[in-house]
Amino acid sequence: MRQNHQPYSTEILGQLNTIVILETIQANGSITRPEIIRKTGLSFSTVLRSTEKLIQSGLIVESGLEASTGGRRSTLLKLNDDDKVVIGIDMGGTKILGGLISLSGNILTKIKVEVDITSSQTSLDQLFEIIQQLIEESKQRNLRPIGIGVGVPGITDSKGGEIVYSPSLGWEKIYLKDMLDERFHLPVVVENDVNLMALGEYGYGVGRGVPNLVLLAFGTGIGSGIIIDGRLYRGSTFSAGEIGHMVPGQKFLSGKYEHTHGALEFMCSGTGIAGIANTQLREQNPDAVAITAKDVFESARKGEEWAARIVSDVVDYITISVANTIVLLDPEEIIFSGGVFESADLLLEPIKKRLDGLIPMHPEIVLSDLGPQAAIMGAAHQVLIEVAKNP
Amino acid sequence: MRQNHQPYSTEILGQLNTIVILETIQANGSITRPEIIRKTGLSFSTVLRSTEKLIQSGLIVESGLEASTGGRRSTLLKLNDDDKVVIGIDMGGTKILGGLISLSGNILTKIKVEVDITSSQTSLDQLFEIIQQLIEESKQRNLRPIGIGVGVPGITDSKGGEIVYSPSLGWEKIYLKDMLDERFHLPVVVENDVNLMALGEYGYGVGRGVPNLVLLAFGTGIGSGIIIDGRLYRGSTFSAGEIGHMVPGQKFLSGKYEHTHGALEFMCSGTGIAGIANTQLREQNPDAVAITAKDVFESARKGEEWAARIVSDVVDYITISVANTIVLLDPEEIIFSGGVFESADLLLEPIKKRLDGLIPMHPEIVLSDLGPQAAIMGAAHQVLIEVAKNP
DNA sequence: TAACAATACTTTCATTCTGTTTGAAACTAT
DNA sequence: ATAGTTTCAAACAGAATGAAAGTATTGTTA
Repeated sequence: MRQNHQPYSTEILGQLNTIVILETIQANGSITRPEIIRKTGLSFSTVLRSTEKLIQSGLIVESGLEASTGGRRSTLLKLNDDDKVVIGIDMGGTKILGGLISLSGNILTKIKVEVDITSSQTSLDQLFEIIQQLIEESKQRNLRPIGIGVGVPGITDSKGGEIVYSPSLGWEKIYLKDMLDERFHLPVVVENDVNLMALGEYGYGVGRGVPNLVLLAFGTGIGSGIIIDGRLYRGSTFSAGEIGHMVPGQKFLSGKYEHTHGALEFMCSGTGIAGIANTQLREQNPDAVAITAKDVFESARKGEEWAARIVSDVVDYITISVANTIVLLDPEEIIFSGGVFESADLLLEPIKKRLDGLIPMHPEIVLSDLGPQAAIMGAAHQVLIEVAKNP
Repeated sequence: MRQNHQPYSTEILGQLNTIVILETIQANGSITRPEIIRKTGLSFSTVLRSTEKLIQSGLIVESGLEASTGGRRSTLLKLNDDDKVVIGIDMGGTKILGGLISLSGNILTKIKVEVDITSSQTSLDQLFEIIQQLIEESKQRNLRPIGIGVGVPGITDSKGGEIVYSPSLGWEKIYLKDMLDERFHLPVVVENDVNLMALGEYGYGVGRGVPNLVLLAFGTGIGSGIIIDGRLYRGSTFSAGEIGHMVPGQKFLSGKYEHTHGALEFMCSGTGIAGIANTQLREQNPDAVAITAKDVFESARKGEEWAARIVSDVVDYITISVANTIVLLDPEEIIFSGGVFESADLLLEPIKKRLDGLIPMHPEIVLSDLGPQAAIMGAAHQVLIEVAKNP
């Protein structure tokens, strides 16, 4: 028999309520204690004590007084934007994006480098190097990093801080949290990159304060991040939301996608779209120059028939994947993200139109707010939460 | 701004741990306190106090002593099967199934009647009548009902106890919990029927103690029940798991399924399968007698080509829906259920075969244990949990 | 301008959890 | 018979919540 639930103690009780309060402050930007009471249902004592702790640990600050509502004026609380930052890293398949992010979600510095995937060690060294740079940068600016958050494409055991398997980085069984802990002596969060994107939108973006949302990322690869009740849903083997492997029709059943990136990814990812286009073009002209997904969309905009057909198929398959996601999870909001949605002008409205009348649920369907920065901002959010647990 | 989370108090802290303990007892049938400690990670005093309360309220009983492991023999604890029962009702589209279920999941009495859907009042009256009968039956047997659980096909707000919309019963905005509370003065649980089936398998069936599972029900209609971390996942509008509306391919995009039962349901439900078969048969012979899904499977078993084709399609579409479910939710276990799976001999292995190599996750895929009784047993489970919260 | 009402904050206290410690009881092995 | 192990029971401290009473600040009104 497996263990079903975690045991609950007064300690984690306090942590949970602290998070509730912190997220309320984050979602509202600036808020008074009485308002927190009304929104959370907690008692004044609890709110007072919790905010006191958060102030003491420097995560939030008092910021002036609210106008009176008939009596004594209440003090406004907001996230500390003066001297605390999070170090957020997005390990992409091709690029590493690092940044210093203030607690309220402002990116203060960015560093971007090409990944060197010669070996797992080279990319790890790059990661360490970037973190070191960001720490120094924060020192120069008189900022104190409260923690490090790293997003990795692949399967991550965020509890154990292990990268289980990341094919694009060539990482396998890398105990990244331990490594970073030891080296930098800061709280560390390790998480799947798309999961972090979802958290970023939840904390600072278009999903701010929406407790049930799904972010669908169509980029070089395809993935999704699922937030249920304000927490990441990771599944039983940390593989939830791997929608690249969705099967969007009968004809995909004969394919063996287990060890590739999946049927949907084959049709709708950036690489997939380019691949389909190039195959078609080469059929007509064996010496055709290879094009990218972006080129396909550009041609479609110019009204070229072959490209419009491909885009129409892409719209179809994305619609199928969104519909299936909505039907299964019934989220409040769907967020589209990733490089493919840089061509949202050709995608969003057609998708919405195809969904119209197709399924009975009608969640908000929106575009990502944070774009390529979503992951490092998600890192900021998650580190903030993690630090708030033990201030 | 919406409220994100519930506030946590010591009271619900106790409730949560009590549930953890109760489910551990339920999942193991018969277990000692030290064993509970090992499985849950809770302290001895917590387990002791909690079990004391559960014993006092009569939900569990001590049942003899375990063999010694070197010292004092420990007492075995199990669910009270002697004098406590749950009244479980499954309001089907055509039949009502009611039963007295002992806390350990034995069905002591069953009542089955055809639903009278003349009006919403007639079926409600039938429900009241059956509950009344079961209460009297329990009196005769010297049993005490601890609560009433009702499963309804449709959208139910289980927190408010409201039937939001049940087309097959013609119910809309029925505050069933309040009605039953007032009439019978017992704790009441109102829940979607497929959700209850999932809970039944989780508590007493093939999913016993598996905290992350999905039950897929292919019957007259199609639905699914999602259990995450041992709790039902209901979605933001109580519509999670409505997989009848899954879109299993490009050709379904032109259909307007919003106000019907959905694209997948059109292909794979009992009614859907029969409909497809009858349409085909009538094309060949306009006077063909209408057949049922069961007939189709029977013909396929006899090797009739036309039926085998239909069944193969059904296998395809079920495979697609399962694959998409797995990919999105990454559960530990998938449970197939419903009338269509009475022909599991033609379905299960082919489905598994088609899944082989298709996706990278490999959850257990099994058949329902409890069959048509799953829902009322789920009712028993949920009522048990609900009562344990406030013994 | 002073009294009053309303609201926000502070402090104190009782309650309800958890987990630890200590000791008694029950059992096995030597 | 003795020693050691394990379970069970009770007492206690720690942490968190929420309620209540008191203080501070602000706006209103006579």
